Amino acid sequence: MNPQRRLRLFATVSHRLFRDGLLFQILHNEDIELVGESETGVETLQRLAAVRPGVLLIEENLKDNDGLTIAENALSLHPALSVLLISDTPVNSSRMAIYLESGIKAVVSKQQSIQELIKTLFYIRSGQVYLGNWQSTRDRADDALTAYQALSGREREVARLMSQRVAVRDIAEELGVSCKTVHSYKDRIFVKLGFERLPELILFMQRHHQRALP
Amino acid sequence: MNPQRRLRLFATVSHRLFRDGLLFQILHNEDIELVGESETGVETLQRLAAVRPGVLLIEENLKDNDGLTIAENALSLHPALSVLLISDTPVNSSRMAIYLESGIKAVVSKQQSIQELIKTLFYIRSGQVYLGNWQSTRDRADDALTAYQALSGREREVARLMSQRVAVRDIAEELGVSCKTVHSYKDRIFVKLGFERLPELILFMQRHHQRALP
DNA sequence: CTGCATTTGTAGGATTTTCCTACAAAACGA
DNA sequence: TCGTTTTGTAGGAAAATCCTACAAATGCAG
Repeated sequence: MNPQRRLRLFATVSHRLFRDGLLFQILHNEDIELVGESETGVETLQRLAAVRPGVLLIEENLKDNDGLTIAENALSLHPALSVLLISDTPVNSSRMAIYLESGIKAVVSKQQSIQELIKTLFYIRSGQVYLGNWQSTRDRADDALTAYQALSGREREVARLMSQRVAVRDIAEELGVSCKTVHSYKDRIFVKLGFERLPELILFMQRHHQRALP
Repeated sequence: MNPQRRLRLFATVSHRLFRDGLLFQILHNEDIELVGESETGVETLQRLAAVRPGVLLIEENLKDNDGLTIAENALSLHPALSVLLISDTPVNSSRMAIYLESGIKAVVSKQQSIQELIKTLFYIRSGQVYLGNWQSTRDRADDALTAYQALSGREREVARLMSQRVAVRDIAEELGVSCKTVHSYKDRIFVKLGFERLPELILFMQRHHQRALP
């Protein structure tokens, strides 16, 4: 991606604690440039013109306003803006129709993963509408299970040890292979699961483990 | 920290999107072990006995229940548990008194930073009560400004370039110093600001810049 | 059931990053 | 003005990341 094509993001999320968590993850992505953030609808509208984002990520329920209303206002001023709305609950198709009507490009619910959110940001960045991933929580759990099953024996072993924060050199010793090999497993695991950093794997393994027990 | 002293964390946060964001950050910390998570109060109470966390991180407003009530229940069953409540709004001293009354060890608001939350987790992990950081948002903005001013000229330059994702070797070239030197600046910047990863710096610089303009 | 394609186990090399240490010159504080 | 910090600079060791490679095992299609 050349620098011109960097996704210019503006994020409107009420609570700093959560906004930071989201942004820290999002900003690991080199192709995303944060051009502004805000906690309220009014401030968002005020600042859009100055920073000219390509994508607006906005929570549905803001302290001062309805995110949808703000999005509509923003769109009337900046028609080229792609808006991704974060809704409190999963969307059904009739709600979705209303959203699309207002010019919103996609919706993610607060029950989805950050990875899905980021994927969606990219889908809509060039103005495409994105109606993806309305699967139920159950389906997503199955996805995770499937992903786990895609790991080979050795990979699972390494994933398990890594998620317990065993150091690479100790894993290598434990399995009787070289550190290089362990790194190779690590790379493959991360590619297969679409992860980039250890905490993602830890959380994944924790969840998988939890589901595997009962 | 020896493994025995790892902070065993259980996290109850309603929305996966935000829970993941928080946990990804929290789990960068080697001394924290996630032993369980949940979205609801009832499930939390059900699972505590099995996983025996040392610290319970719980949102005040859950879908099914009041986090405070759940915390009280949890504490009556597991008196050694340290509870950190995430409140929607900043706490004042009278609210704080009520919380302490129920045996909660600390409260953070959703306007605070993740770093403050993590610091608080450690403060309370051995059963200490923690009544810190009730500063207003304004004060915290000042903190950030002060932190920025603590950077030396060279450090600011490097911080600026890094936050624009300029590669270390290009920064080195730009400043006419060796990569090693740039790494040294990076290290110092991160130590001074208490950061661990680039996204934190990017967000910090973005905010600083924003504040610096008007 | 057999031959081609993919996955798995294994690891090396190049480059970068991290972590720690060092040290002289400048700035600061008492 | 003299000792203490801070700043600018960088080196070494160890680890991580990003590629590439390749033989053996597995799996699938005809």
